[in-house]
Amino acid sequence: MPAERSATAQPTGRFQPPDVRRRQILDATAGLLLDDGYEALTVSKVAARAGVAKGTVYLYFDSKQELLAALQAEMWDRMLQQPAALLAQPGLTWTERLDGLVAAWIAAEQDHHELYHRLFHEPGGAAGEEPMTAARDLLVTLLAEGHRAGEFDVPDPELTADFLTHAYTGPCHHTKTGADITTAVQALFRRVVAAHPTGHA
Amino acid sequence: MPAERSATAQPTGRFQPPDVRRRQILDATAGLLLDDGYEALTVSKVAARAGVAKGTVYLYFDSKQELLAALQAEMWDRMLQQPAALLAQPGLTWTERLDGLVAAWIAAEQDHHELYHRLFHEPGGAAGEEPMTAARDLLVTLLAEGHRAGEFDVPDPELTADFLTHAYTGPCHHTKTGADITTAVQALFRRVVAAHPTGHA
Amino acid sequence: MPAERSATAQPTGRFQPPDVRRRQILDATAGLLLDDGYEALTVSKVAARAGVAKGTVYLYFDSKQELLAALQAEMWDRMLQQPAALLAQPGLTWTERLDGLVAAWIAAEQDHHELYHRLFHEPGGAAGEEPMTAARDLLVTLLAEGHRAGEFDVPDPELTADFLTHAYTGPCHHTKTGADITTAVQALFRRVVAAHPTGHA
Amino acid sequence: MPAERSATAQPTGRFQPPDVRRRQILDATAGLLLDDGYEALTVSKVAARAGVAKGTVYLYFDSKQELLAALQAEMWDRMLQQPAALLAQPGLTWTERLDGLVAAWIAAEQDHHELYHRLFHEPGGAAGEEPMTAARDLLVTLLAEGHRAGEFDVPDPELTADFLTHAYTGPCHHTKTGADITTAVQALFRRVVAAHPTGHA
DNA sequence: AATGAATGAGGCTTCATTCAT
DNA sequence: GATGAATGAAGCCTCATTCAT
Repeated sequence: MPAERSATAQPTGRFQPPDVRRRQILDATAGLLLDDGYEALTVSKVAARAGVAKGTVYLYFDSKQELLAALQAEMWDRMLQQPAALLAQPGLTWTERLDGLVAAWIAAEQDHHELYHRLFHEPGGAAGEEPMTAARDLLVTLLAEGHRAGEFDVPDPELTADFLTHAYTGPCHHTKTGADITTAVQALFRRVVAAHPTGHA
Repeated sequence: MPAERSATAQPTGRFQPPDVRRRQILDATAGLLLDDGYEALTVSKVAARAGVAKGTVYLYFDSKQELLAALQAEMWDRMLQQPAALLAQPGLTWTERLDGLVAAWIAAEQDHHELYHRLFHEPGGAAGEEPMTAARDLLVTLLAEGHRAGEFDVPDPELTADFLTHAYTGPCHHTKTGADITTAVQALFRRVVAAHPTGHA
Repeated sequence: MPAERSATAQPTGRFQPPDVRRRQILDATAGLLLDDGYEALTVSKVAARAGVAKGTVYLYFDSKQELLAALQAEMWDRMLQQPAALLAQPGLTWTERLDGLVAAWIAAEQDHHELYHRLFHEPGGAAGEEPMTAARDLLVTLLAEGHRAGEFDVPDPELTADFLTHAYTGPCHHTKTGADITTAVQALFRRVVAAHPTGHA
Repeated sequence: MPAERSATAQPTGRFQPPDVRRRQILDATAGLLLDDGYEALTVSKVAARAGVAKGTVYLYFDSKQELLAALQAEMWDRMLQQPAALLAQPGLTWTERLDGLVAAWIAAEQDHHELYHRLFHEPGGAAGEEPMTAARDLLVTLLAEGHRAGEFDVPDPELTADFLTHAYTGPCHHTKTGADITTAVQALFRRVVAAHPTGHA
């Protein structure tokens, strides 16, 4: 058996700098996850798809779990970077910041679509919860600040953040064309936090 | 190991009526899922916890997958029965119906807490998606009807249902005391569907 | 004898005289062997096909092996009875006796066709050899007597019997229509034992 | 490590060239088949006898069935090679060719004695029949050609081949000492095909 | 006599991980 | 650094057999 490189044939260099190798392995893992799902994932397949020997995988990751944890960490990083910048950026209304966060999350979700979903499996027990908490905390801050500024009406930022954090994933999963979900979801978010559902008069 | 009967000490009788045995096995499975998670679930453990021999499990379920599917089906049944009744019940405002559905879902969720979450794993491929769709469809109907009645303002019932279906699980997971989440989540749901973001006058 | 009513359907009397029950179980076993082969044979299936409970099988046979041994014994009995009679019957040439034996064996074989073949498995180690030896001994006697009478030329009756005992099964297996194999095989047998390979003189 | 290396102590090296490992496993299988029979054969025992871990067996054979199929294929190869050469070899009488074939088959049989018999079991359904057919076809050709050449008198080569193919195994099984069976069986074969046992006149 | 739920040893197979080269 | 043959624990499932009813 020569190797099972099918789709996405990796840049085959006999020796690669560590970064590249690591990337290849992570990409192979992500690809497999997307193609076949979590339960079907084996280290053998990862190695084959990455174009390396099985043992090599263990040169870069201590275990299968660590490999998955690393992939998960990467994903959350991507989901947190841009939104965190938005918070710090001055001169924006809180609503604009919220819209930006929604847009970023949906973009990340759409990029990795199923991958994110598949990683929701328990790749090491509670390990998976940690980065998600970071995302939630970001939103908690956003909501609390917006509330304090009088722009939002969010009596319980924590609960609301939990609510919204899960909410937006729903529409993401049920869409094929990455249409204009973003706008629609942003609208829903605004409804949830709106200061005066009421006009005034 | 003497046997691992821990929680819910099973009625120890050598022979049990089929219903009871089936229940014992399902309960054992649910308990294990809650305690140790999906990946750690083995038929051996299920048998031990149910107080039966391994082979007995296969007398009631054709395979591990069917066992999980049965558990899942039961869960979804519980989540759909009461809400479906609400829809049919006359003399209620749509908001009351929505509140009822939220209450029912949260109750179900709280009852089974993680179990629901754990079962979200792929216990038999896409089979698990089917009943979730049923839940969503129920909500879609509710939203669409409420909208047509002028009581809600939900331009896109499908998307909104997806949004809400996922949203309410967030607060559920992050709460230890089953406090008054229900009220809070109901309020959030109302905000999302509210006919007049505008007040009254 | 009703024998093989395929699915279920044995003469369903709730209580049957022991002989009948025994017959039902043996017939069910034979039928299953014919339909699905030796490896697929389970006591459960036997019971189901015989229309009795699993435990009942063990009332009539001490073990699966004994059940198979009994079936085998029956088969050999059928193959030995008529030929043994031929030997004793006076006023026949040895060639006629040989022809009769061939005809009887082929008939038995054709009746049970695969069954015989399937039972060739090791249903209890060397247990299966015993009755076959009886068949061989019969032929040995026939050949030796015919030789002594000058009608045959069989220097080594034992070896020749072994030879012929296996030989006739070949044509049996490779025939669909129970055509006139008998005549052809009888001719081959005669060639093997013929007193004067030489014609007449 | 208990290990059950008994007969034919395998070359103990942690790493072995693939050919050697494969051989070890096949030999272990053959040995076990001879010692304990088909039903008692387990992959565990094969591994133990071959001096490898259970998993290693699956590195060389995809399943137990494939392992047995491989062993069977090897056996038939050995039984067909030399006889096939005889057919092609010029300058031989057909009787000489027939004698050669008998000798080769008996030799193969004697080498592997029971192994051949044991493999006759259904190790993979009808797959096992295929190579046996090849042996038969070889003989059919031999008989037909000899008949056409006027050296044999074989009205029905197919039936006769079936007859002889099974016949020779009889004497093989019932002999401990590999005495001079060959000569005796060759003589029997000749009787069966003899053109004119007769002179004529 | 008959039942069939229950048992549990044991079979086949997978796969994360190691380690000698 | 890389390799991949080898390992062996552990999982799922089958089925001959038992025994309380």
